[in-house]
Amino acid sequence: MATRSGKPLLSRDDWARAALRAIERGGVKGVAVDRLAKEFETTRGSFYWHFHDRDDLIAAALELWERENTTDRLGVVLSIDDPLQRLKAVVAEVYERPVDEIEVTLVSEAHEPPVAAVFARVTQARLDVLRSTLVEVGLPEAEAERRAWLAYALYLGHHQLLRNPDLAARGPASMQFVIRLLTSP
Amino acid sequence: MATRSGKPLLSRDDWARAALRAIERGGVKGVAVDRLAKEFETTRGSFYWHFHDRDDLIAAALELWERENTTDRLGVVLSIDDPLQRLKAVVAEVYERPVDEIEVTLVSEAHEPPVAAVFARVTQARLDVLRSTLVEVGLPEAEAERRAWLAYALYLGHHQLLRNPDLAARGPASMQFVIRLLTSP
DNA sequence: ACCTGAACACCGTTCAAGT
DNA sequence: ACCTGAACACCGTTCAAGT
Repeated sequence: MATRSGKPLLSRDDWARAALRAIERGGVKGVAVDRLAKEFETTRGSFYWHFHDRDDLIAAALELWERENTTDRLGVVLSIDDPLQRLKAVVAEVYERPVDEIEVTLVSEAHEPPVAAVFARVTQARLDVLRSTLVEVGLPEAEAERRAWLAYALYLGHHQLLRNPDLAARGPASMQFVIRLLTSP
Repeated sequence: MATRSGKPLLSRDDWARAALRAIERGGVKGVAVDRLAKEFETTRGSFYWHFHDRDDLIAAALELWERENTTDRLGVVLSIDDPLQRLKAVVAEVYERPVDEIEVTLVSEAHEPPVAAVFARVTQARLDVLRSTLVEVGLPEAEAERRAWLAYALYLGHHQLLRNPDLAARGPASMQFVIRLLTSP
């Protein structure tokens, strides 16, 4: 019953994983249904049995990353008991971790329609971790929320500046400064 | 000698202005040589007499904006004598000004190759204004540079968060807080 | 259930040929 | 100097037809 003589049938997941690799290499704009179909030695038409359109594919790819990546990473950080240590770990993640290519896409192409939803969910989760940690450190709820937003905006802008070679030379702001900013009364 | 019977000859500038309007409406990805040619009732081929390629067109469009916009705006701010007042004016520009569509493109598509150069120049100019103002306010040079970077990263991230409807609800950080952050000893 | 093949529209780029 | 027209490649999307 397989029409792909000799080749295995393709699932939605196969396409999504191939798209995720394409995003890794060239961002969202590097995802071309046509090229993926050629790689699979199949037709573009067959793609449209599995997905409604290209945006659908990109969303599926990023959700794959979201499931396998974000939740796990946050879990590790959350397992730290002392809230101040946890806060330092969060900030260190941002300033020291070698940068994940998908993360870069998520930040720098966050405005692309198929990326926006995943970006929002990941960001909400991270803001929540920041806020609750700041509350444990001793800040009132409202102030914690405000500083979490501040810290996350800082993270986003920091990485955007660093991505531009002409600007990277002027940065970055030191990590200690950010910690002080977050925890000062 | 005009081959465009009845129609005026097109200049590089005509194309660049049309492209700038297209960016205003739909960002960099909204610029299509094909569509512009149709609007001008000419052929795509004629476009390539004026420009090397599409990126060339986009760069020209943004440079138009850069000349007519950035330098002027910075000039107004720089004319304020008192450095603390000037600093407040700069921050107010960011947090209160109705958002210019081209500015949004500059920030959210800063990583697109034809945008990167303009983004870098505009950012350098703004960082310089911030730093020199902070020095006048009384900070040492190195600390001023660090805080200028911090403030600008904050600006970029702030706007990126605000652009996402799901996230806009949680912000924004108050302007007073940022001023305090910049000027505290 | 899953795929093929052909069609259509849209777009970037090149280039010989026109005026 | 500036433009036309045709060609080519690449891509997204649809859909009737196949197995």
